[in-house]
Amino acid sequence: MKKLYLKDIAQNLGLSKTTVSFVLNGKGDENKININTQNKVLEYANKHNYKPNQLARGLSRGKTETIGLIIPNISDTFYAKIAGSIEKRAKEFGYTVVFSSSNENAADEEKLIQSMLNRQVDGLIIASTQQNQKDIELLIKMNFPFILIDRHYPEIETNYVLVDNFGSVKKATEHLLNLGRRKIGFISLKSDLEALKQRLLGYQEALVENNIKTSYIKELGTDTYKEEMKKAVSELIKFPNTVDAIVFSTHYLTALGVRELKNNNIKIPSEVAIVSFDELSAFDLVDPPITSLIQPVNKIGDAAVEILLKDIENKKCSVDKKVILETGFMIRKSCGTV
Amino acid sequence: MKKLYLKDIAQNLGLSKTTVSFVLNGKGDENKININTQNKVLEYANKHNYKPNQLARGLSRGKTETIGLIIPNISDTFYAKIAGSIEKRAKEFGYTVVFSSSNENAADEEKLIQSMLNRQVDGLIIASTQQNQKDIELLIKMNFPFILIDRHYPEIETNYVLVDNFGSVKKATEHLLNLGRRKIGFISLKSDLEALKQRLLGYQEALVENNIKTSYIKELGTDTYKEEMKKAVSELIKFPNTVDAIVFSTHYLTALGVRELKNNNIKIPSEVAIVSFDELSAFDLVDPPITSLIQPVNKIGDAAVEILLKDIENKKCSVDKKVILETGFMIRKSCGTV
DNA sequence: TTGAAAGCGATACCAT
DNA sequence: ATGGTATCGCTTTCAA
Repeated sequence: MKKLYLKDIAQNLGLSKTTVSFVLNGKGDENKININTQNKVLEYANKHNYKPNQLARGLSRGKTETIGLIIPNISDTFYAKIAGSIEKRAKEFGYTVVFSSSNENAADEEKLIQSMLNRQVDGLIIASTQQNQKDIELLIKMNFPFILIDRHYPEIETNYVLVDNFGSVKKATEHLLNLGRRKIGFISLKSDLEALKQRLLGYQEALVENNIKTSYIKELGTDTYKEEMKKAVSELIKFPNTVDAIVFSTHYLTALGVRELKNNNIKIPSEVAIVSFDELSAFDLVDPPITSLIQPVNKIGDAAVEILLKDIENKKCSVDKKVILETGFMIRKSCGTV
Repeated sequence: MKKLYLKDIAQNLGLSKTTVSFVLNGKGDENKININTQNKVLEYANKHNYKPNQLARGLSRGKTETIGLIIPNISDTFYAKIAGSIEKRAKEFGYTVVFSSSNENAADEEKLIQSMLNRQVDGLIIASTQQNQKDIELLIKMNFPFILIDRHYPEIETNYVLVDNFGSVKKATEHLLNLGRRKIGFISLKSDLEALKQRLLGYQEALVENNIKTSYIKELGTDTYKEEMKKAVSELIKFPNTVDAIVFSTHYLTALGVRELKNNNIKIPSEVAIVSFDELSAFDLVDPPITSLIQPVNKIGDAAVEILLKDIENKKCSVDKKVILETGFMIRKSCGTV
């Protein structure tokens, strides 16, 4: 059973490619193709399991029913979950997802955007490095459908789906304050990512509103945070800083930090309470279970796909769809109780 | 700056598409294109940032430099890591990865394989549901390059990259035996997956070799394991079964099981020791840290890509490349000490 | 050295 | 109602 082409169906049925194409694309009635002819074609195609070459189809139609997803790293559980939810939602609409990781590298991201465009994806979902302003602006200029997720460019008007970074960290910090903690540390990354900036601001705002004058902020290098965590933690737990709580700005920082606290025999939460922005699957099993802000991954994916597909449908790139989602707050033992 | 096509370059430079195409594909010398002409073309293309339409290119060449990856679920950390390593390695060879999740559904998987073929991927990497024998056989018959990972079909001769499921669980069980445990339970899924069968066999073999007559096996339903875990654990810890150790066959079963053990106030490892096949990122932080068999995700991805690309290069589907990798064994407190 | 033209496999406009 | 044919953008054979 060799590969069957549209041409073959037409020949074998004594019809033209046009007719067959119409029928197979559900445009039979629209083009007044005889119902018998239609059935004949459908039956034949079905029986021989005909499947159109999507390359040819895409080239001809200028549409591929594919969306490109660019994320920093598919191995990160957060992005993996996002990818999963995007794929699921996209599939419901008959779209395929092509993904690529930028590894937080702006140059890579630029190449990926280009590559996706050359592969004629119909639209892009990007969790950007936030260092490619010109490429994003170019997409807008090209009127190419896309939407940013997780990270956005504050200076450019674009569609995006984010979480309320500021509000959720503020909420988490307030929670610690309400539990009587007064010397709260914040461990994050030295980064220009707006999301991380907002998390820091949320932390600071909570302190200010509660008249806490002293903050304990550690911002680690994005490439060197593994090594720097040791020092950061030890500085935060040593007199005169000795914090009584730490807010971590990402799940992997939390994991590293908790490891380090344990190495230092710090008791959680009695000596230092912990709150994590985002979580890992086993955070509820950790000793003690870690209070975490939970990202609404499914909602992020769903919203992104829905907005993007609407743009694709309208063959344009809108920039006025902005979604900011609330995070969940899973209170566990790591932040102690009153 | 509107979209630039090959035709435009040719026209603007007063050359033919052929010449330009040759040069841009690095076949200038081979086709004896004047070096000046070559430079002119290269320069022009570069300056105007020309990028070929990959759809047209693929259609014309019958090659897309794309590999399809079909996995059960991209949201699962294990597959996410695999995907990451495959993507990384593929990228090094100039290949893009298209991925799709089958959700452990044979019908979905069949559709995905079809869909990938229609999209003209050059080859497939599949972590199969192991319920699509006929589709796999079809690929072989089509001489289409592909390789199985993580799961394989024992009855079909194919390329694959697996881990030593039997040996690693045997090793882990022996470890528990060496620590004096004698009533060791095994919690897995009711499944036809060869990998899971092998893990069970490894467990049983360790018992047999050590003259342990009684095994405690719980196989939960693949769709209902969340609910069934409660019962399984309670049965294993109740007289007269009261096990002193449990081996879990997947990371998520471990997480669930440990939660359940904690709910029942079982002390780990003093009352029940734990070993997990595969791990979650925070297993080292759990109370107690969980001894785990570590899957060599990077090696799996690397091997799969390398073997596949060789087949793609040779335009054929080989079936004699079989790689079985050893798992790591990270001994932590959950299995106790001598 | 270079160019013309025939594909690749579909879609869709314009006839009939 | 159906068919002929140009077209999508590129590769590649063959001729010049």
